[in-house]
Amino acid sequence: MAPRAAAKTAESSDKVGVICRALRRAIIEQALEPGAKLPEDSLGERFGVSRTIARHALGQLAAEGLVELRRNRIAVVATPSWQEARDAFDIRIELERLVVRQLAGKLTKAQVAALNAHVDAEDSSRGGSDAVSIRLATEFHILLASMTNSPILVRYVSEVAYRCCLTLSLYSRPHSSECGVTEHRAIIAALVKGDGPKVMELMHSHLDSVATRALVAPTPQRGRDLLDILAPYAEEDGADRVVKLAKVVRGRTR
Amino acid sequence: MAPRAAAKTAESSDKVGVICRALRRAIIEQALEPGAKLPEDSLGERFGVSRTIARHALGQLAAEGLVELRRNRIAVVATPSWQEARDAFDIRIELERLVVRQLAGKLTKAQVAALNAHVDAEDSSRGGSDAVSIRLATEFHILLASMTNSPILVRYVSEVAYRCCLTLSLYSRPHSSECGVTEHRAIIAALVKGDGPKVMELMHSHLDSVATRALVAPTPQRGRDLLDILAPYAEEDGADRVVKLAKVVRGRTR
DNA sequence: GTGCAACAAAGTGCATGCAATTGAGGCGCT
DNA sequence: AGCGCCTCAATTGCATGCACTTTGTTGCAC
Repeated sequence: MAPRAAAKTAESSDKVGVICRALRRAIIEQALEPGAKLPEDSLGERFGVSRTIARHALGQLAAEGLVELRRNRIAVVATPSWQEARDAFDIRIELERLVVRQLAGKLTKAQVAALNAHVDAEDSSRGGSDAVSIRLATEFHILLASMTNSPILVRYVSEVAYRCCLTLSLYSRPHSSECGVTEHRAIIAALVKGDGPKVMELMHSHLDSVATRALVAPTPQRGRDLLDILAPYAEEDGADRVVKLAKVVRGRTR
Repeated sequence: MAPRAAAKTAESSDKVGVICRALRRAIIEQALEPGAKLPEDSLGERFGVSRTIARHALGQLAAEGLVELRRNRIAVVATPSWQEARDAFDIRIELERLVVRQLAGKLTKAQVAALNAHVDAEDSSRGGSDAVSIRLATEFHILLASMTNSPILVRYVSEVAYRCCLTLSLYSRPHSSECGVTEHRAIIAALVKGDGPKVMELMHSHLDSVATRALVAPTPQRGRDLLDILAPYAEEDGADRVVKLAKVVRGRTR
């Protein structure tokens, strides 16, 4: 994979791209938890650029759904609702089914080798931190997508995979061995064999199991997103009452 | 459709959002053809903002794949390759199948009414310009997606639909009645009936027919993208020769 | 007439500055 | 102590300015 299609669509001038990539990694490795503040100045200072650039990067990340931009407020790492998490996984399943459908029986030797190497890396990182293994598992799926040679598909799969990663860090507590490495191997095997329907089914059940294993129940109460929990009560008679409520909650959670 | 989820993820501060929406519309209505230049100054002047904002808007649009950003060069409306167009349609088919799967049998009276109203509007615009009917057809699909209440799905369907619109303006010459209104009506009927598999099949064939009807053959020669046509010849002994060629072509086409 | 090189115009890349808005701490009042 | 208010620091929103890159053009040599 030559670094040819480097910065084609977005991530224009590199500086922005560097910041985007760095933040993405930090987010999916949970170095930045959902809700973490991302002030433009700090970012700029940290990466040696001006606020303008940091701002631009935040804009891109917001377009990808990884950060949330609120007018006149500090940007934060996105905090998707449980429903959004489930939606993201549903979309991801469809997209990745498409990926493996296109790929079944069409992988070159080199591609298979690359995939195996990646899974090996996943295997050998089992002792390491959860963060790294989650990232590697996600990157396996992105690597797969990149083999379709469809930039659009790669972009969508990447985005939605990152989003799922993010939600995993929110809604799954004891996330040991999220993404079964054995399932990855099975997928590779089926791809090589060229059994399209089989590999689509494999991918489907793989992702679905990750989703259902991780996204345990709608979490009726359980700390954190009190604001989101209260959101449904907002609809009835105007927002002001909820704003007040929100203030109270805010004060209590801190 | 209450304007509730106005500017949540991106399109932050409105001014940027306004420009984005305006440009999107201009692009899908083919007021701006693929390859059209989008200088930051002109945009800023036209919309009464500074280059900074125009630039930001271009960044967002680039992230959506509607415009192409090249370092130190004027941004242009994207010119997707034929393959990219086909890829976009493939993705779109999967996403919209998901949409109707989620929607089958779950539409409220009001939603059905809204859909019918929209299709009526499509019908009554048959005499008008192609641009408007193409836009309306696209918006039907987006309207459908928005009824899933899944912001992520809405975003992806919108994006990919816009992209498809863009490619339609590139690769389909005599585009009369692209998106069969009768097919839209059939989809609504099947949705109301709650026949999931049926409506998925309908949507699939609907989009597929649009794609195959529009994306006629890989267009071996046929004007326009001379540079892209020449691209394959570049690989052999370095880029410089092609750069020269490009210059020649450039000079001749103008 | 053709090719080439230097120049001028236009446009982007980025930083900085100023106005506007928000959140928080401090203050007095009850 | 608890509650509300007010002021101020922190932070974003946006425009402008300067440096650098690209592009089109003019002039010169062959």
